[in-house]
Amino acid sequence: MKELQGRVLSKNCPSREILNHLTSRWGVLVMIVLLTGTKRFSEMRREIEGVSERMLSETLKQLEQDGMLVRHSYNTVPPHTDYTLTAHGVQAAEKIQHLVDWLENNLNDILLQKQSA
Amino acid sequence: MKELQGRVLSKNCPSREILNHLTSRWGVLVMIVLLTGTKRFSEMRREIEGVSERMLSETLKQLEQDGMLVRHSYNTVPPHTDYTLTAHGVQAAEKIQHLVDWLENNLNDILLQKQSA
DNA sequence: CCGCATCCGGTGCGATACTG
DNA sequence: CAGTATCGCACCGGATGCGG
Repeated sequence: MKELQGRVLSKNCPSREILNHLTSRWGVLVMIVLLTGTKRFSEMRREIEGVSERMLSETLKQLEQDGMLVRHSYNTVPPHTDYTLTAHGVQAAEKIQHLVDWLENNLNDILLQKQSA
Repeated sequence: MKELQGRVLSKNCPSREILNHLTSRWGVLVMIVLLTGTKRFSEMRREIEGVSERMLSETLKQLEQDGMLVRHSYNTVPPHTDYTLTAHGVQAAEKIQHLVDWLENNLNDILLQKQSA
């Protein structure tokens, strides 16, 4: 039996792909924004500064396929679509939020050390 | 005073760049591999399946500049260079490891739900 | 031989314009 | 409002070179 510890290190393990989606440039930010509650497309686009429509759309699609969030589209005019984390999504997002919290709390320290490097 | 919660959401906050390095495709894997101890370049290249020399080199350089790891080069023939996490690096890597642990523990569940989607 | 710089071809990203 | 289509450019990855 292969050691299980390093599955994401294996090129072909499906965990690699899911991890890449979760930790992608915009995936990370989508997850922590959705951790604060259900959001609409344009709402997220405004909150996540710098994301293009294309990449937000693509990122949401990936995370939906991975079962991290659900898309709910109302048949109204004008259209209304919103996104909500699943149970799995909440758990993953919390882990990501911990990393972000740590980073923001230690940012000054880190930047100071960068300075002196 | 601007709400501090959303700093990584701001386009120009330096935390955004550091977060991108930490959560980059290869940055994540470099961090969790180094969490198991000091490693040589070629050692990491073998452990992280699929990484190119170029990207490993670049990723290590970024993380070094962010103060997450230190590079030690011995003037020997053949050359010998190794990489070790800093105190900050260990803390960040632990947060990343938590996410990876969660993912690997729930992978079957997640894949099953993907199936039925 | 190992660690890395350089060069080059393909992929993926972002800006813009457009549709239901 | 919530996306999709298109296109040009940047960046990634593989191959190669080379200094130590």
